Amino acid sequence: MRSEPTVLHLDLDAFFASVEQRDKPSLRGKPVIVGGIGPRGVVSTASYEARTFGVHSAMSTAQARALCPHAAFLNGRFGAYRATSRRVMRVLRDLSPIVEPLSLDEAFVDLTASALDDFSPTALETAMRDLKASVHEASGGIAGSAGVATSKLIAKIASDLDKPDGLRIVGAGTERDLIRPMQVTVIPGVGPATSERLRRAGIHTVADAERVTEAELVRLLGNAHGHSLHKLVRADDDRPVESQRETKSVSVEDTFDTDLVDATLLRSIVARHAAHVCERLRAARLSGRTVTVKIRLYDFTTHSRSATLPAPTDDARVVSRLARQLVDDVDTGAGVRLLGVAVSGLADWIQEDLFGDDEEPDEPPSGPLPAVHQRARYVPGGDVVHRTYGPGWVWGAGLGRVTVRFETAATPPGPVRTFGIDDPDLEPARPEDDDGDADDPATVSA
DNA sequence: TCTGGGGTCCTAGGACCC
DNA sequence: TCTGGGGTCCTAGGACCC
Repeated sequence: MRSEPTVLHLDLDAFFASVEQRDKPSLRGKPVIVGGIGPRGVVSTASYEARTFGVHSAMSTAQARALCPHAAFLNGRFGAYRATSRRVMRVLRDLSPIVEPLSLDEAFVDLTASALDDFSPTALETAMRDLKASVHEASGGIAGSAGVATSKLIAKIASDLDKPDGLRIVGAGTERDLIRPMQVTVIPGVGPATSERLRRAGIHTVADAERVTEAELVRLLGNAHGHSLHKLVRADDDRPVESQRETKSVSVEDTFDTDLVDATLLRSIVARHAAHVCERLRAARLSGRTVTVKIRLYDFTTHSRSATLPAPTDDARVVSRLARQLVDDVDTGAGVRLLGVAVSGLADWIQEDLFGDDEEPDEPPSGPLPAVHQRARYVPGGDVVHRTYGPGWVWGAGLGRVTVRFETAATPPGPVRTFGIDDPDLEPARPEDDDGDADDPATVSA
């Protein structure tokens, strides 16, 4: 750990839900739940208004509906989240070149590489208030919580303490007193399985864990985890902020509304996933050697099968063919709940094709997927534009109709109108400066 | 009220090699 | 005759994070 608080952790508050409230004025101050809308969906983010009702991330959407039936349930608009995230990360990079994003809504910043040279509490407080104001402005009004401390561990814990719109600076030397009374689960990496093992050993708090020898922690949790926990509960953390982290794998997976048994359909979905993964590999100028399929069966048992090619590829035909063989290795007769395709063992170069590319169209491209497995034209929360009414968002869709609310971040709450699903005056819209790939590969729930 | 999607890292066993 | 030891790669599964 450092001798001064020079590590910043910034976490945008209820990020996905906040972006929705920014762009949908009628939802400001109301419970908003972003996540899977289908029968097997889970909550990605709940707005603070929804959290009041006990709704939280990772809860099934069905349970969230039971707790908060009047909330707005929206599919994610990842294009909008990515665009907003990029603007926030730019603000952080203006502060310091060493920024390590952890996800769209979180990043570490190494302040020793910034223009700041006074790390006293008052100086930091001023600098962080300025930063939060810049983030708020760049993001179109989204609040973030900041933690500043002598290590990543403590900065991350600190950013959580005053949420939302929080700011916490933890002075050098006070770290251990801060975390000692907390539950061990505050330590990142201590999840349900680990905390259960610790609990059975009588370890509940950080202070409890501090009293256990390193050898005992290793015995309980294994080598890597034991050693690291022994250090972390002492606030002993030297991990550097790393701005250049390489992608290790690219994957696409999909949970179906109902279990799939049709082998032909499974093969088509494997092909589609393979194509999607390869598209993303090419966009990132990557290729990979190892193809992995993930299969979750009807009973939630999950299997993976992988195989490694002699050379990296980004060719959908190659990935697709191999992925199909791997799927054939698993007995899927009783029903498949989830199917995924991943490529790992990535290289930032592509093997020259020694034999030219113009042979073997391979297997015939699989036909169009049944309607239930195609991407819906209109999903709740999605952006649309109408020829005469202008931009709006999908309030609800079904039974051949779409209901749209016409409002944007820059308008007051707007009116609601309903259209036929094939109305030629209405079409889906792409938000702002998104250059990423399509939003959630959601399936229609018939 | 049954449990998402995109990732990362770790473990353990076997193959293979020197 | 009684079987080394270590390193690396690959595979399957699991824990965890947001």
